[in-house]
Amino acid sequence: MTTRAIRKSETRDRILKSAVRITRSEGLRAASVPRVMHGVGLTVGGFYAHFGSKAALDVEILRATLGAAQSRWLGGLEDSTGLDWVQRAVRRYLSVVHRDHPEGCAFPAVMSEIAKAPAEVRQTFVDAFEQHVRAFDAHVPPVSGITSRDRALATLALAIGGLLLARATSGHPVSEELLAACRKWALPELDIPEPDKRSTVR
Amino acid sequence: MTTRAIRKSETRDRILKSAVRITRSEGLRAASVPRVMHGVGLTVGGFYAHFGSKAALDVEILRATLGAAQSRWLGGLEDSTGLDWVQRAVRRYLSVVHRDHPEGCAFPAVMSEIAKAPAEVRQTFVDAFEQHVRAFDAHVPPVSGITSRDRALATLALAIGGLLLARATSGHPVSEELLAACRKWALPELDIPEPDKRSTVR
DNA sequence: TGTACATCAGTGAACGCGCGTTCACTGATGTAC
DNA sequence: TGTACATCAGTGAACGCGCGTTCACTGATGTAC
Repeated sequence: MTTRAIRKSETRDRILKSAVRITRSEGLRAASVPRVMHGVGLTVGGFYAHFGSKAALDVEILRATLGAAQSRWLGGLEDSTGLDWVQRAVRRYLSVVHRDHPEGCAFPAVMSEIAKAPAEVRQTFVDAFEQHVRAFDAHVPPVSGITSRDRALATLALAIGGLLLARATSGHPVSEELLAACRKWALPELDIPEPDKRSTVR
Repeated sequence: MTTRAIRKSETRDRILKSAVRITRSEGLRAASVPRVMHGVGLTVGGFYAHFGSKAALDVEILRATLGAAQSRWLGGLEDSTGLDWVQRAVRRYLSVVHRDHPEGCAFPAVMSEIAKAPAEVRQTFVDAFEQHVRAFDAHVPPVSGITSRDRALATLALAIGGLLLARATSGHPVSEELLAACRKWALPELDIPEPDKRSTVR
């Protein structure tokens, strides 16, 4: 690879990172070509030396930011397993800090935009979501009548829905209530007093 | 009220209804002034005889579509109470039919748009959400360690998050899985085999 | 090593589009006499 | 009841803005001799 080609691919990388940054907090629509390019100190025209179209960029953005491997949500949880892993992930996700820092996870931001996006964008989203489902499926314990996969799906829906609602109501007391309620509902076994303990305390 | 004033308020009503229709399936942003006015066979300019600005329309849209009283989700459930009420509401909301007919509930559609909206729009959203929380709070049974209000909050987050994810993944098998998993997780008591029954069957 | 040329990453103005908003206007309706 | 005038709901062209995309161009870098 020539020096020029290396530099070009580095620029491409910076453009993609700029796009990812904007998408995480404001969604795909907000990551417009002029804004993305301005974010790396370049002008609009240069964009098309690196990406075929805005739609092609959208696909790469999702691939880069929604993959379970890249997820900050699941990062640093390798030393945990089972319910402990889930608890740490949920606590981190449904926190006031995460609510106030939308640059964290891209799922909530792109949620509404995917349904009407081109097939390729939608497929990329589904793949990334499936990765997360499998990561949760590996740790979440099944409960009576509900498989671990079903619970993984519900936990993700609860986390994303709860965070979106908490952000929409941010500044009102119900926002914090929402976060706490969703954390509890995601992990009912942590709040159910263990029958043995109870009886020994008595 | 003069005949002219009556006719004017009727037109205003038609404009608002057109705006609500678009918002329910595509969000506030999609309900642009030209599209809304075209929806009632009028031209852009006339809009400002009825509403002060697009932001003022947004407030009225939310008031008109998100109030619990107007909710189709909760309509026709008056003859139910308690868990039965919740079950019917959740089944209706987290259904394939509702997934494929986004013109039903406006919450998922406007979810991402509220966080950065003007204060008045956000306040209207919070008020409408609180109405829904109270409606659920009145019916949802508390479970060990979780109040009925907390459960109401979590159920709404689960329903909205689940529907958004189901729509985003629509056309892939995981979409139906999501709906089923969220229905189950919202109503765990319906899937837990009753211990008495079990033992009698044995 | 020095020069002449080719490449091509990035520039910036332009295109048509839809947005929110303004404004001079039109013409049907309501009022005054 | 008939006429003259005032009102005002709605028209449609225009404004500046940001969007995605195109394209003739520039000028630094890489290559050939």
